[in-house]
Amino acid sequence: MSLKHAILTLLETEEGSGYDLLKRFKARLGFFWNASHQQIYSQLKSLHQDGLINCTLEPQQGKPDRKVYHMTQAGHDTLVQWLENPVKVDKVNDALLVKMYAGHLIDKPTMLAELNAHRVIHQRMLDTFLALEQEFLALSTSKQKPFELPYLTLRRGILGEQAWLEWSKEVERYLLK
Amino acid sequence: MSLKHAILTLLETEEGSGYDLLKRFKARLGFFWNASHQQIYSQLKSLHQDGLINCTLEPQQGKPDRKVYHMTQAGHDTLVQWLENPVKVDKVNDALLVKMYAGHLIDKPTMLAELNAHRVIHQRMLDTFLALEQEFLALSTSKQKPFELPYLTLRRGILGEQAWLEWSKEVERYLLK
DNA sequence: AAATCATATGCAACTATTTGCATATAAGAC
DNA sequence: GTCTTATATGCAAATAGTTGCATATGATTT
Repeated sequence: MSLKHAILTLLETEEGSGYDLLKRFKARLGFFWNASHQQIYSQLKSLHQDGLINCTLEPQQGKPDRKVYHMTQAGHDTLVQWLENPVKVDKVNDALLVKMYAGHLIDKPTMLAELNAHRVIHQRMLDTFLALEQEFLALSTSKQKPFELPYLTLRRGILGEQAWLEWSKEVERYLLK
Repeated sequence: MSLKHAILTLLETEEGSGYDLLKRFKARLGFFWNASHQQIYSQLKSLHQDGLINCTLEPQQGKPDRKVYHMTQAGHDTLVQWLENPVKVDKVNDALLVKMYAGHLIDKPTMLAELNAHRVIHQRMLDTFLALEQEFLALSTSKQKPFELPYLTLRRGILGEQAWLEWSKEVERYLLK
């Protein structure tokens, strides 16, 4: 499983509560790993039970206590071990393509409408990524250093979305033909 | 769920056994939907229970009976209804990118080795797709017609793999720097 | 005043997928 | 002769992820 390892990765550099991690997930890993708050909370519980993370309670007034998690040595070791062993190639299960494959069963306008809905989402993601890229590129070379690896993952997002949008243009050309 | 709909799509044009569907899956939907034989058999069972497909037994000698499934009207209706309603944008959960994000914890040669292992797989997939594309393009325009939609899904595979490989070159340039 | 959003956590039920096991034959490779 | 591949099916257990529900407060928006 990688959700646990993704959480350990985020906790490696900075401790945090489930809610913190949820936000960090969206901001930092959101374009190549998706996790709901339910999943994050339940995985934190399981990581805690396995002794890979610690937990301290921070009482707050008016709100539920914050449970702040931090890495243990065992957690660190587990993460490094995972990093050193190969992972599988990402599996694709794309329902839109199943639909396109069966597209002869529906009319073109319906297909086009759905394609456009997806395009809006992909375009929005690309715009977000390009904005983040500009932020990175605006930094001085020395300030870029610590963000070079995250930047490479961002590049994956950019190239991936650009390829998707290019493909959608091809499809549109065909559907409008 | 879309595995059921993917199976219905394949049965829509041609009846088949679980084993047939497994092979068709790999050959036709394999680059945008992955399913194990266990999953296919259990989904066929469930589709049958729901009355979306029928089943006839074909006795064979020396081998287990083939269970040949075919579409029912209810199955067809369910498929069309699914096609007419929007699906969600494909979710990405890519462990390699989690790893790259945490790459400061391992050495570059380890990272490079894994990247190369992935590249071999992606390159092989691209080669397969390009060969399939050549087969399609070699057909006369009239013979291409019935395969135009599957061809578009193939194009998604090609553009996606090319983008992946392009990205991997960027990463390599960084890691060798 | 009411509605929504952000903070903060979690359970329960369901659906989806993976991993390991299990069986049985025939054909072809080494 | 043994090993692998292809044919043909499936169960069981575990892990992964989704959907719906539940609670409670403070701040901002309409």
